[in-house]
Amino acid sequence: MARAATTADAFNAVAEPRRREILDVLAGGERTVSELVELLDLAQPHVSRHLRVLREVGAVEVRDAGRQRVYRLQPKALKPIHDWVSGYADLWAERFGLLDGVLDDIREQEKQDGH
Amino acid sequence: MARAATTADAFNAVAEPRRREILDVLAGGERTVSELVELLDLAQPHVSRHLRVLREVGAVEVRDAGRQRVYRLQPKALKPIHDWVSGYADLWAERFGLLDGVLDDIREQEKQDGH
DNA sequence: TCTTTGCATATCCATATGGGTATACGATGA
DNA sequence: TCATCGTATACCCATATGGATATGCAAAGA
Repeated sequence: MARAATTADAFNAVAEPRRREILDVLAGGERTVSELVELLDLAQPHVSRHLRVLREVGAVEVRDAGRQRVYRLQPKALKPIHDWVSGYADLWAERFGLLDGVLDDIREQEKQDGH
Repeated sequence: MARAATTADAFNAVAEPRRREILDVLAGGERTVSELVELLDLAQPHVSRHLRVLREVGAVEVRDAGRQRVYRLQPKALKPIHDWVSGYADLWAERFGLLDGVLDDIREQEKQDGH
């Protein structure tokens, strides 16, 4: 149980940096597996497996093109993530207003200054 | 390597459903560990460990109160997630307009109808 | 000071998973 | 039909991690 029950959800799929990279590439347009392999500097089996995870959560879709398989993005699969995190965005952005942001920056600066 | 290198980032912290629950509770206000244990129906050591992960990515902060420890949310830690996913939100929401959403709904309906 | 309370940590176990490598399989072309 | 190409899958290994349980430790109270 390296991850609790719902291991096949969008949150988990996206927790893997490589898979975010794949999605980022696909955001620029459809790609074949071999193109992804080349772009990501990853072994082909690994790309295929990451693509499988992304398929299982609906974040990508496939289309056959001869012996190639063309993957494309299905961004709607990421909507649950967006919906969830947006509630928190309200907390840091709108609820406290600008002053709070300034204070946060100051605290951050102090932390970086070694205190 | 159950997860690639950057295992201690916000994306990973949030991939765990239990940890999202904890954050959701804390969004309602500060809580002690024992309060979280009670609310989440989780063993105390598990809550403590999840809190630790959340602390490591800066999503929560602690304050001592006698022998209790009060945790509070630090939503800014989730900003990287929000920033990343917002780019995709544009893809499904703004770029194609309303028509696309309608078409998607139709496709979805067809899929549910068994084709 | 001794006990209790509240929490963090250590340890054990089981499992999910990422990388590496080999291989199977379908489509295309000779 | 046979060889090759493009992908997917099967293994193997190492490791991260979640749950369970036991324990350590500091703070508060008797």
